[in-house]
Amino acid sequence: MIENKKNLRQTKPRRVILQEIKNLTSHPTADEVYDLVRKRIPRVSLGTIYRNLEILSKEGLIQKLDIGGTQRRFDGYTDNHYHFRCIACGQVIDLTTKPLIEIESTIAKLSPCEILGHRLELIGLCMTCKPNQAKEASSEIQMEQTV
Amino acid sequence: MIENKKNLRQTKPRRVILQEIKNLTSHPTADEVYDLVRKRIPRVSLGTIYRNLEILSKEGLIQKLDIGGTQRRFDGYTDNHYHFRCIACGQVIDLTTKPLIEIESTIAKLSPCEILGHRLELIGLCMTCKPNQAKEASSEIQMEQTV
DNA sequence: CTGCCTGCAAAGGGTTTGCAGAGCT
DNA sequence: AGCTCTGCAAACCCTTTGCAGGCAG
Repeated sequence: MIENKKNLRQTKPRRVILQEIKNLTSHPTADEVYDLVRKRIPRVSLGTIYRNLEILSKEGLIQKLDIGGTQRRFDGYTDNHYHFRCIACGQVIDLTTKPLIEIESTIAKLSPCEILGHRLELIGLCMTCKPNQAKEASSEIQMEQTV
Repeated sequence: MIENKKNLRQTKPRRVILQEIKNLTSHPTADEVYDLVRKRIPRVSLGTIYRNLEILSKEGLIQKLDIGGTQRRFDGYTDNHYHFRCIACGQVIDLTTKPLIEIESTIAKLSPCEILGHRLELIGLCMTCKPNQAKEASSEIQMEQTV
């Protein structure tokens, strides 16, 4: 990073936001974080949540996910990893598979672009939704046109 | 698809929207489509664009992309394929690599979820941006925390 | 004491929706 | 004629930002 102005202060909202995210294995949206933090700091504001999520992700302490869906999500687990998204309930689950580096070299051979990284998202039914929703889901995935 | 009520009418805005998208190799946002369509139908409204993009993608005539970035993008090319996104200029390029089906089976072995599909997005510098922006880009990709 | 950080509230960007009239079929 | 579709504008949702006071270093 070019500008590494580490004038970061250790404030209560910032500390609590980071703690809450690191405690989760899920991938909260900004207002899920807001709800959690508000339990401990009732007067915290949403703006502060957003500002700190931004700062923490720039510092590499959390990850800002660029995942399908309308709301941005964050992840306390900063190692590079893939995600699974359930089309029935919308939850996002970490996958433990280690990144498939060969994907990048495979594709680099065929493309004139310089490849610096990749994102892989698996889509399907989670264990909870699998039993009940097999039929509806297979039609949904067509409608969603997941690429 | 469950409800296949094909009461779709052939209206001028709908036809032009589809034509314009199919003419492009790029991946327009709703208001890029709006600008194109407005050249041919000056009084068309953005609401109509959105409504039709939704309908056309549900019909499988175009694809609604769930790609990183703030704006939704659409794609006239409905075969399953991957995308490359340039972190410098934001453009999205189709990749001709055929889908790596083995990804799903590799991961299915390690996960209890039922995998129905995957999305792969390669990230890096396009041919245009590669020469100029090599340095800034490598810092940006860290900040972006692309997963 | 400095200046980053906060709460509050308003503004912003993108997308969706309600309505009454227009246009397919 | 009947029902879908359209233009218009307002509503919505999520996120960002301006401001004045608060607090960490």
